[in-house]
Amino acid sequence: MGRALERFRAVLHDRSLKMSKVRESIARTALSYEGHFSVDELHHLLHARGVRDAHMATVYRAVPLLVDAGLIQPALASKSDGQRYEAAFEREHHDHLVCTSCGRVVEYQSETLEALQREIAQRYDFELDDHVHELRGRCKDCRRATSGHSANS
Amino acid sequence: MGRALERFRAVLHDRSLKMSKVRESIARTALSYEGHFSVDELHHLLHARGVRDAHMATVYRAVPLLVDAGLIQPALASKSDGQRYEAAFEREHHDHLVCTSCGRVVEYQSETLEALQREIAQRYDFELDDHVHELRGRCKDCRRATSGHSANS
DNA sequence: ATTACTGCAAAATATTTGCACGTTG
DNA sequence: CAACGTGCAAATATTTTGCAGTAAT
Repeated sequence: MGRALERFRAVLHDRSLKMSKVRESIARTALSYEGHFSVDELHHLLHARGVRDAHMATVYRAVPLLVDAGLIQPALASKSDGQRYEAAFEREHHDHLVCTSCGRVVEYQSETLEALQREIAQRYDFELDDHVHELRGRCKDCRRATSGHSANS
Repeated sequence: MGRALERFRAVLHDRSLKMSKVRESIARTALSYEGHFSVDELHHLLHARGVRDAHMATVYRAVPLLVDAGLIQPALASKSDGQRYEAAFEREHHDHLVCTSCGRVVEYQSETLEALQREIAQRYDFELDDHVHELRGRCKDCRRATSGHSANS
């Protein structure tokens, strides 16, 4: 956590931006958020933690900075509602498996997949920066619940 | 094209919905759209083709039907603006490589990747339905243009 | 001191919905 | 002719921005 805030501070400094109490609260809250959050949910949690003043607009303004500093990253591209994020600082890279029935999210890592992606990019003469990868299907429990939908959440 | 419209008609029929002139125009235009379009762009093309009455709201209402019928599919998840779609009827599956500098999109296919995805899903006991996969990087031309950004479009 | 940050309200975007009338099966 | 589709305008939802005052370097 300390190192993350240092990094955030450094990125801000490089751009002649300033650290502030509100920004620090936003950073701490985002870093400690369990799971995948929308801007609105992050704002809610801030509020719940007593940071009563951290206006939505301010959270919206902070999020891209947190992304640029590598403290958080976008996640769950296939969600149709707003963009979601997850803590990313000093966490290993992973992608997501999402159950289309109950919404459960499983994280996985595959070095084979990473290597294959690099290979594909190379084949087309691209220098790979980044990727979005999300597998969607039905988890064991939801399949067991015969045909339709399982208990939600 | 004929088969696609038949399929669309069948899907509508199954749900006690009706085919209409406007819906048919939307379907034809979407199917023949070259590349990746937003709902707004699809609406523009319709207008340009003389379908002066195919209100935005109507296009929005038609798009999910076209997706369900398999005539189009969502594409380019990493775009931050609105969702984009592409024609999908009787086209082979592919994923996208996007240049983060000039926006160029290259489509690729990889059976190895498909197989690996199935394997990963299986490892977590998911029945794979679908996936989102997008590689993001800089294309040869944009890298050549030394450091920064290349000519846009 | 200078320059950035914040809350607030208003604006911009993207998408959805209610309704009265027109069209399809 | 009964049920659905359409245009239109208004409503939502989400994210962005201008501004005047506050805080950070």
